[in-house]
Amino acid sequence: MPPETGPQPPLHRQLEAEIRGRISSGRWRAGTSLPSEAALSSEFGVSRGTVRQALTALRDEGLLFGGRGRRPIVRSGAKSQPFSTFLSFTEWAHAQNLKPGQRTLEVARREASAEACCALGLPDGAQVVDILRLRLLDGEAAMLERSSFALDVGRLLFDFDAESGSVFEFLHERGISLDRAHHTIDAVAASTADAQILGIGTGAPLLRERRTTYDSAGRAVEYSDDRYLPTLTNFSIENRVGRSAPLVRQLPPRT
Amino acid sequence: MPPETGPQPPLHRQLEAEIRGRISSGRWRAGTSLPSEAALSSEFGVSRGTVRQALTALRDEGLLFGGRGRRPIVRSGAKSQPFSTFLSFTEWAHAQNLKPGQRTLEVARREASAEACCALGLPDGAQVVDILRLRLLDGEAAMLERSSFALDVGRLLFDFDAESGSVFEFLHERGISLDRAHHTIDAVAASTADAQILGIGTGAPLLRERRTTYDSAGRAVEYSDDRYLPTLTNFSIENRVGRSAPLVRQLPPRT
DNA sequence: GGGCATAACTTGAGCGTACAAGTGGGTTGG
DNA sequence: CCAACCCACTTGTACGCTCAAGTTATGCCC
Repeated sequence: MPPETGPQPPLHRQLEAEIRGRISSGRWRAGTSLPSEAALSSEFGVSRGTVRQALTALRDEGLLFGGRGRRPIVRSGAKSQPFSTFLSFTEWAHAQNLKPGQRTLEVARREASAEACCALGLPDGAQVVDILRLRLLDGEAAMLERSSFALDVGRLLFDFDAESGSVFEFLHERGISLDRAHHTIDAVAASTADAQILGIGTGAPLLRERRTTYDSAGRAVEYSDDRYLPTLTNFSIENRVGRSAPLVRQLPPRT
Repeated sequence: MPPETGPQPPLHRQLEAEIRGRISSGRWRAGTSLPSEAALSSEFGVSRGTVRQALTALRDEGLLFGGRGRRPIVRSGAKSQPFSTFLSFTEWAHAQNLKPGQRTLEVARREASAEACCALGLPDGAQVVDILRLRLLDGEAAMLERSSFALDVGRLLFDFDAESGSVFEFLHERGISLDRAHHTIDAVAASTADAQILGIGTGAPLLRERRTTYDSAGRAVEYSDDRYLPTLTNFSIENRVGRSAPLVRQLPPRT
């Protein structure tokens, strides 16, 4: 018996993965048209509505384009990007054929920073578990991660094998299911501490991603301040007119 | 007769706008549940499928959350963000209750830069129309925009009233319909030129958004390098597990 | 009054249909 | 030979239905 496959993902998601695979494997080359929705529907034995759900997701990612009356076309120069930002650094690195690495510099229980308090919805002076990790790509420093976990979740992390696997996977195995996350992206100058750890000059530009992660009940569980070397990582998004894109440009809150 | 309303947007988009309005107007407050899909469906006189399309879009934006069996809940602290990144700087500023401004520093026809050539799919040494604009928010410098337009489109821009309205609107009125755009976000240090125009120090961190815009035929029309003051603007995205988010983390191409 | 099973309600997933709108190819007529 | 036309095909939108899975409220029993 296979090791507990778990529940199958819904059909439209399976189809989405299958199509992604055919594109990245070169079976459906860039610039060429896909079979029509009707053809896909009969090939996979699902309804057109389900096919459309899968195609819509791929269209939103920019892998496919084309309009009414035209068959969907594989976007030229589109290297299939089969993952979401929500995936852990570890998984992401593997998908890019890079060897992820990490050095956990600190795991500490302490009073939450003002930012973390606000993001996690905790009262002033509440305790959290802070983790400071340096992330590597092929042995090179790529990102500095400062996470704060709510106390009940963070407590588990003292048992976390810091050198392997992802925190998300670790928590999932312990029954804590993260459900959604909110990311804010901006740029900051490297602080003296940042610079020392990342091996760059103080004041060098870093790409910052601040993340608040929620569990399925809607409670904020993690707040993280990740600082990327912009030469090694950036973010990318596709959007179409009419379709409102989930990335928004915003003013930082006045402080 | 009203001044040419044009074709109505599809029903599910109208519904989406209506719901957004009710949330931002405070009629449906944060933390409270929305009416059930069935109730909405009968109130608006559309099918549940259409209601679900609208709700899904709002859920993807993070305005709503809640799972199977639970009525959708308005996310607390969610200030309705009724616009996409695709909207012009001008429209975005208005939506934020800020007075947009701009100084057009240069409109020139010249040989395309290597980056623009690559992004627009032009042969080496092809000509483009470059526009350099400083964008202001309430009179303060906020962003520096370096756009390159394909020649046939760019030609029109010499007639563009540089001090008012948006380029997108201008082009739309002339029958050029931009359809989708691809954005790459990273951080850079301000060059000497950047610093001088924006009034900051050389080497200060800037949030960079590089954008390639395509028309409905799939041809790249514009390439732009926008550099934001991170203190005045940042980007934000919401995603949920399972649902693959359209924002991806990626390695910059090796140069 | 408290605890528990159950029923009613709600969302997620999927199928089927119908028609409108746009594309593209083939045919026909000048 | 070319142009205009028409028709088949494809996607976009919208409707309806069914069932499964999860939540919530009800009401019953002890």
